[in-house]
Amino acid sequence: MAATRDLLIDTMKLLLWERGYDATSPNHVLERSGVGKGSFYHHFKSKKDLAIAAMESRADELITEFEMVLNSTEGDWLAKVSAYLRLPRSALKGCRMGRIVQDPSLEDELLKAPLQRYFKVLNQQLCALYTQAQKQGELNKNCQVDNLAVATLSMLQGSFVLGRALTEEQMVAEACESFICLLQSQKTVAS
Amino acid sequence: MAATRDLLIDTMKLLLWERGYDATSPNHVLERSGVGKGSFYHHFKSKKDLAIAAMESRADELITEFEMVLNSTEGDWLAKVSAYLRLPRSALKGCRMGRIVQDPSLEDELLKAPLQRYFKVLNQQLCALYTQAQKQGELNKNCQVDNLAVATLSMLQGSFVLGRALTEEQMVAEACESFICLLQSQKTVAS
DNA sequence: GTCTATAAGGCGATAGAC
DNA sequence: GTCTATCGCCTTATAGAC
Repeated sequence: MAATRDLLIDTMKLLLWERGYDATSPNHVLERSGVGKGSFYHHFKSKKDLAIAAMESRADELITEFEMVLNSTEGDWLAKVSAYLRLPRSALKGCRMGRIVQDPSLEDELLKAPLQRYFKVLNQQLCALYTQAQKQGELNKNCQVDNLAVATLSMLQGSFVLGRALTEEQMVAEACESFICLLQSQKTVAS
Repeated sequence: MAATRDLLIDTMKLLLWERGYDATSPNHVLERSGVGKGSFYHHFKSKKDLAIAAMESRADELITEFEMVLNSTEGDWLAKVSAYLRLPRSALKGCRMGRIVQDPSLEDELLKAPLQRYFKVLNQQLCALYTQAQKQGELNKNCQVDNLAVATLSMLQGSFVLGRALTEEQMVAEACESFICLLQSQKTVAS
């Protein structure tokens, strides 16, 4: 049915990952997808309109991935978080969502909404995980769980920044392993 | 002497911080500085040329700031790192260097060089600090100091990403406090 | 739904006068 | 050193035929 529309969305998702929002033009999307200009503006009223659809789709995809990993990993809170942090990632390609956050156009509330939703959901789920672990006596009582959640997500996002700046594909993995090691020191045994 | 040249560099530093590289046009620099187009291309042969000069200046400035804080802070390694992480920062404005790393043009080696130098220097100094602390028995022997250094810088950079995505000015401070708390658990007492 | 032609405006840069 | 005028190219669309 909506084959062309979906093709445009998928192509935009790819280009947002590769080049961000501001540097991606409708023409880029047309070249990459093979769709014509007339079709583009038939299905979407603007570049921004398509980008929002693409970002919503990407947010859904990444949130699902996140939840799948947390739910399917056997073990305690640390095993779950470690499994998420250890998912294969390319430092040079960057985070499929976080990559575009600095584009000037992202100050637009409509464009920022999917990004905001993505990080909000991940943060809430991490908070929930840490909170429950703390209740069960498996996580140090002195930890502020909400701050620990933002620190976790920040470390992951920032490792993409360093990886790109230093052109080091292994940066994400290295930073994550170190952080997992730090988390380990917060593990406690239920009494 | 080089008043106009310096004015252009300072203006570019400001605009790189506000809008990044790709989204900043020579015209923006001219409007903001009051300098004319003729002067611009007299002092610099291209936008890229000016941007490199601006980024080198910014790198020097931030490296100096970093070293000053580490050297002037009394106490052990944790006190020094904490003092750096607690410097006043605006999550919404972003890191004055890290902010531009995702711009597509930054794949250009010449443009990336100052950014690369900046993170390389900070990383090395942090490594040196952690290494010495470990030798003196003040930091957990199990810590991989080089990974801990990149994790530290990653967490700081990523907190800007989350702060901008969630429009939360306090994000940097929250993530940093949590990370400092994690670092504290790695503190050991010299025997 | 998709095509091609066209538009107004910004981009990075250059030319040549003063 | 600084000014204004101009350039060719790219951008984000819109118009109107098929």
